[in-house]
Amino acid sequence: MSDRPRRILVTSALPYANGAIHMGHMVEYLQTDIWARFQKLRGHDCIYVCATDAHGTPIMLKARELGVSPEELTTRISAEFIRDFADFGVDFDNFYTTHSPENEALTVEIYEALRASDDIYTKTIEQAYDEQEGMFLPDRFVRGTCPRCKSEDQYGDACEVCGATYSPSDLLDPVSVLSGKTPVVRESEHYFFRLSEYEARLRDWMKSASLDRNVLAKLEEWFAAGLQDWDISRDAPYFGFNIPGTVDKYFYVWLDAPVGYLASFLNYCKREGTPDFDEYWRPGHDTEVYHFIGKDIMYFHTLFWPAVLLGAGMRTPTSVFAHGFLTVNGQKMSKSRGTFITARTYLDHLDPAWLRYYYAAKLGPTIEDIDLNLDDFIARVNSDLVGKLVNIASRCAGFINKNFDGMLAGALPDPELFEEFAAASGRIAEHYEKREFSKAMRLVMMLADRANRYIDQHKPWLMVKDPSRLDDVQGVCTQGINLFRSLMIYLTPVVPTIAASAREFLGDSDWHWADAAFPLLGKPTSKFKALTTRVDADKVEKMLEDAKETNPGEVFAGKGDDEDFISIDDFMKVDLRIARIVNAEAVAGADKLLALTLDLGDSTRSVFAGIKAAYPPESLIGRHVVVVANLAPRKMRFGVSEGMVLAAGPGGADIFLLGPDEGAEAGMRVK
RNA sequence: GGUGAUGUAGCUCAGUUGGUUAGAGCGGUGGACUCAUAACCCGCAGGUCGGUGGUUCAAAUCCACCCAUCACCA
Repeated sequence: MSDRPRRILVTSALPYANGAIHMGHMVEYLQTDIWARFQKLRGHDCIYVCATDAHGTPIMLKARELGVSPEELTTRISAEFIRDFADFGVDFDNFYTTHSPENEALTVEIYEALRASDDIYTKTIEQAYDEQEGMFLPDRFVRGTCPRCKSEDQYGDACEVCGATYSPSDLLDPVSVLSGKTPVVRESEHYFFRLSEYEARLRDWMKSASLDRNVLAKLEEWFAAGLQDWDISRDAPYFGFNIPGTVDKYFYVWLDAPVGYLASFLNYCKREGTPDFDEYWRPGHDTEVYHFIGKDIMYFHTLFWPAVLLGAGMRTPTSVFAHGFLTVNGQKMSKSRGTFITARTYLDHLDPAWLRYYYAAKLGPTIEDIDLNLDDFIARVNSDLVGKLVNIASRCAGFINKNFDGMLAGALPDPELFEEFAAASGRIAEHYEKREFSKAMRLVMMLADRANRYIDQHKPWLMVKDPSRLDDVQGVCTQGINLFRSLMIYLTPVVPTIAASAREFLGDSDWHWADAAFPLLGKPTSKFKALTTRVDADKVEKMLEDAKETNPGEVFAGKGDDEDFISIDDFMKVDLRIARIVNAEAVAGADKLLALTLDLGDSTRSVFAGIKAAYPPESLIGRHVVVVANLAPRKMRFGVSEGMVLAAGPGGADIFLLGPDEGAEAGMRVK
C-alpha cells in the first residue's frame, strides 16, 4: 500500500483545567485516538500529543476560590485528565501542559517573530474594571440589563434573550460577577495582532487544507464580515505568561493555548530524542500536522492560529478537523436531567470499549452533532459488538476447543470468502482515513453478518455428530475464526482492549493492518474467554443516578462558559435574614414539625420547621437563626408557613440549625 | 437579530450529478435452529422523506417561504 511511512502529528484540543472531562469531551479524544491508532496500525509514523490548557481568568479565579495556587489547581486537574484518558484507552504519545517552560519559550519566540514582522501593535482600549477586586473584567464577568430588549441579568458581550451583541459598557446597570459592584470603565494599553492583513494568505492556506465543506462555509462567512485585529494581551492579575518588555501585561490564554501543541511535541522530542521538531514545524518538509477540534473553537484554529504561524514563519497545519457536539438523549447535557455525565462517572459503571464503539458507529467527518441515546447505546453495543462480532468467535471456539484441542485447521474451506473479507480492507481503510468511522463500522458489521450466515449455512453443530465429518467442522470453525480475526484487526483502533484479548486467544503476536489479508492456520488457540459482556441496562441506570449526584461545584463547562454558576444577582434574590425565635412549640398531630414564631426586626412571622426530632421547643426560644424571608408563603396542613429556617444535616435527629455569631440582630440581612 | 447547519420508518442513520415500487441495522412480528454471551438464520409489517408553494416529463434530491432543533457572531 504505502511505499514509505507517512510522518504525521495529530492533536486534540487542549482541555481547559477548570473542570472534569465529560462525555462531550470524549467525542474528540476518542475520534482522534481512533484515527491515530489507525495510522499506527497501518505502519505510519504517527505521534499524538495533547496538553492541559492551564491559563486564563477562569482558572485564576477558580484557584482563588479553592484557596490554592493556579499551579496547584492545574496540576491536580491534569492528573485527573491523564487518569480519565488512560482509562478510556486514549493513547497519547505525550500529554503536557501549557504552563511549561517549553510553552513559554515558544510563545515568546513566536511573539518576537510577529513583532519583528510588524504584526504586533499597541492600542489603548477601555474595559470594565472591578475596583474592589482590583482587576479588569472579561466580558462574561460583567452582567446587566440588555440595552436592546431590557432583559435583566445578561452577559457583558451578548444578550441570550434577544441575541444582541454589545460591549459591557453598553449594559444598563452593569454589575461585576466577582464583587457585585458596578464596574468602572478604565483605559489600558493592549497588544494586537494584525489578523486583518492575513485574509489572502489564509485563503491560500484554506485551499490547501481541504477543510470540510461546513468549515469552509463558516470561514467564508467570517471573511465576508471582515477580519478584525486580535487583542492578544491581558492585564495583571492574570495567570499566564508575562509579555516580554512589560511589567503587567500577559499573553491572552488563547495565544499560548495552541502553542501548547508545539510545546507538548517539543517536550516529546526532547524526551525521546526524536523526531526533529523543526521537521514538523518549519516549512519545507513532507510531514503532516492535523488538529482535531470541536466546532466551537474553529475561529481560533482556522484563522488566528494559521495566521500566527504564518506570521512567525512556521508551517501551517495540513488540515483542521472539526467535529460537532454531543447531545445526550437528544438534548444538551444537563445536570438537572442527570445527563451531565463525566468520564469518571461513565468509567465507574461501564466498559470504555462500548463507548468507543458507539461513538465510532456514529462519527463522521462533519461538524454535525452526535447523540448519545442511551437506549440506542445499549441496543447497538449488544447487537453489533456482542451479538454479531464477538459471537462469531464464541460459537466457533467451542468446537475447536472441545474436538481439536484448540488447533486450527491447516487450510480454509472457503478461501474466496476469506478473500472477500481481505478485499474489504481498502474500503475500510479509506473510511478510517477520511474519518468516516460510521461507514467503516457499518461495513465491518455487514461482514460480521456475512460470517454468521456462513456458519449457519454449514451447521458445524450437525456435522460434529458425524465422526466422518470432523475435519469439516474444524475447517468451518477455522474459517469462522479467521473471518472474525480479520474484522477484529480492522476494529483494533476502535476497541483496542477487545482486540488485545482476541489476539491473546489466537496466540497472535502484534497485529498490523495488512495481517488481515493472511489467515491464521494450523496454529493452537487458547481457551476462549468472553471478550466483552453485554451492556446491562441497570448499570446505565445507575450511572445516570450517579451523574445526578455529581457535585456541581466540581464540574464546569468550557472557558468563559459559566452556565453552571448562578450570578450574584441570582443569589441576591434570596432574602436571607437573621431572626430571633420568640416562641416555639410542637404542632399537634405533626410528627416532625415545630411551629416557630420569628422576630424579623420589623415584623413577626410564623414558620413551620421540621426539626422536632433534633430540638426540644423550649431550647430554641431566644435563639437567633437564619431565615429565607422572601420565600413564597406555603399553606400546610397545620397553617401557613411564611419562610424557611436554614439548617444542615441528613435529617431525623441529625439536624443542625445555622446561627449567627454574637452581635447579629433580628432583621439583619445576610449576604 | 444576522449567518450557517440539521429535520427520511418506533430508535440510530444511508440515500451519489433530480429518474423505475425510498434503503440498512436495531426494535416489533411470524417461522426455523439450538454451536454461540436467549446469540444466529429465513420471512413480514412499518415512511404523503418537517410544512406549504414553485421549477420539471420526473423532486427526499433544485428554488422560495414557513416551522422545529442546534451552533457561531471573535
